[in-house]
Amino acid sequence: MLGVSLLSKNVYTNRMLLNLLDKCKSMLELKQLHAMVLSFGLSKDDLFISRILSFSALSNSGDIDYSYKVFSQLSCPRIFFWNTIIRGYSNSKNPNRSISIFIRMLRLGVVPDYLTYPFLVKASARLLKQETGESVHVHIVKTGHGSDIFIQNSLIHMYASCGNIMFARKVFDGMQGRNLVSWNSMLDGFAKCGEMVLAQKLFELMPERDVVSWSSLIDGYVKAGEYREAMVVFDKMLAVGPKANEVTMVSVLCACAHLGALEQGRVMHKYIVDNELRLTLVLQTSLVDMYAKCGAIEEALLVFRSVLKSQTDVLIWNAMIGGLATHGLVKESLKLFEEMQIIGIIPDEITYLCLLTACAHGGLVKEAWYFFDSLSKRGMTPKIEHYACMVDVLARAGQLTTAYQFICEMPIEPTASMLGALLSGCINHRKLDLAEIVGRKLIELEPEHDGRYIGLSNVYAVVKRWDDARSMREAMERRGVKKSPGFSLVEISGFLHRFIAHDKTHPNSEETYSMLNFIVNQMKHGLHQENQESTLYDIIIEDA
DNA sequence: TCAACGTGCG
Repeated sequence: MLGVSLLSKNVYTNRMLLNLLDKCKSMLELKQLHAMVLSFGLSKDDLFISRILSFSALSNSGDIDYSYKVFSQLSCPRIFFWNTIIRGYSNSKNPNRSISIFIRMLRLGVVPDYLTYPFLVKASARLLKQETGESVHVHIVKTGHGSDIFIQNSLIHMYASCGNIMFARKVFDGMQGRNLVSWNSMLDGFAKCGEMVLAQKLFELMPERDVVSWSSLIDGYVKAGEYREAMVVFDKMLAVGPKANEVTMVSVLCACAHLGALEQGRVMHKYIVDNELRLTLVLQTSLVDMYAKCGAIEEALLVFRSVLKSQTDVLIWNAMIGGLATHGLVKESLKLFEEMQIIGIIPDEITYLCLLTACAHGGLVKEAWYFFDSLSKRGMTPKIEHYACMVDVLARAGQLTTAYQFICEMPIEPTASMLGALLSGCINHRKLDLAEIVGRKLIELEPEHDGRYIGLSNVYAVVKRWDDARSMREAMERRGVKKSPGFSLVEISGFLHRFIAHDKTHPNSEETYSMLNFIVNQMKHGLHQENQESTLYDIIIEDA
């Protein structure tokens, strides 16, 4: 690049400059080339301006605000330049800038073309603002671009992202010709809105399916909490569909994580390696999360440590810190937090939630207060989850009055699960006067929830107020609250087994129950006298 | 002088 700087301005230097601009890799390089363009008096030459604008607006290592500065100096930018800037902002952190530039464009009397609209629709989709999307839609129809397939496809996506599946469907149904992307956008729309029956139906109706179709369906099941169904679809994809890509694997690993299916998770890891899928940071984070949630902390650490320090971000640190925390590896978790700060990763709200979880598991009340306070000191607002975690810390540590006071002074309404944490703290620490107050509040808050009656009934059982305990159960039945059976999942040799209380349908049911009886007997003999009644009560009536 | 620029899955 420096070799040309002394040459006089001629055809050869122009061509070389263009070549260099095409090969540009970083903003630093671009700025140097831009300086040369200016010094050669080429600042009005579209060929050069378009390359400078495009790189800074669209490249991964670009800088959209720099692009905008260059753009603002143009006296009468051609439509291509407007589109480049709008496109750049639609992919940026501020998609609303696309909209404001669009409005300015209209005020100046510049007419958008068929290429302007997909970026504007995308910006509205990313903003999750249906009103904005709708007014863009009005412009599209007014300017006669309503039947452009690219624009229609992005409209489907926009309406679905904003949660309006009806409008998305209206666009889809009104299309004269549909391509694969149209079907995929509609499919993903149903999946995004949790309409899995419709998604499945559409999937079966599709004239063709690619990796995006399969991934959308799988991710829909994952988002709907139907992890087993997600795995079934994935298996089918391996059998009859296209090869999975890294996007597919992120969803599938998420399903394994929720199922606690370690063996299947390992198979997925092997699939990624065998098929040479790109190990993106997102995918590595999913692997860490899967291993951690399945209890394979060593394997989680192995993946985590394989990530280069230069290519890391806060998400993967959160996954690892949180994984250690939930496994009770509290010291390791906090140590990792120190390490993270040393290499300059800025913690976010989730990091603090993980740290508070660690404190809850380790009984670290002082540290929890410290983390809770630093959250606000770093300019973040504690969310309901942070308050809930703090209540959990205090309740587990037996600081029940403080916990109750904390709840009363919070700027947000307490959730039932928060009071639930306080209630079990009260029961465990025999703070039974408070337990009764909290237990009653919980029933008021969630009269349809079976666990809330059981919770208060457990309180009465501890103080041997058997009549009150029974009356709670009767109140539950009187109000027609159904007890929803809790279940456990256990993975053995790659197979998942589901157990429901009193379930005798499992082939190994007999062995399971004899082992359970053995354990219960052992516990009966091993328990301290003072805790005996309530713990037994909890074993028999599942814990709320 | 002209064209360059567009849609869907984490």
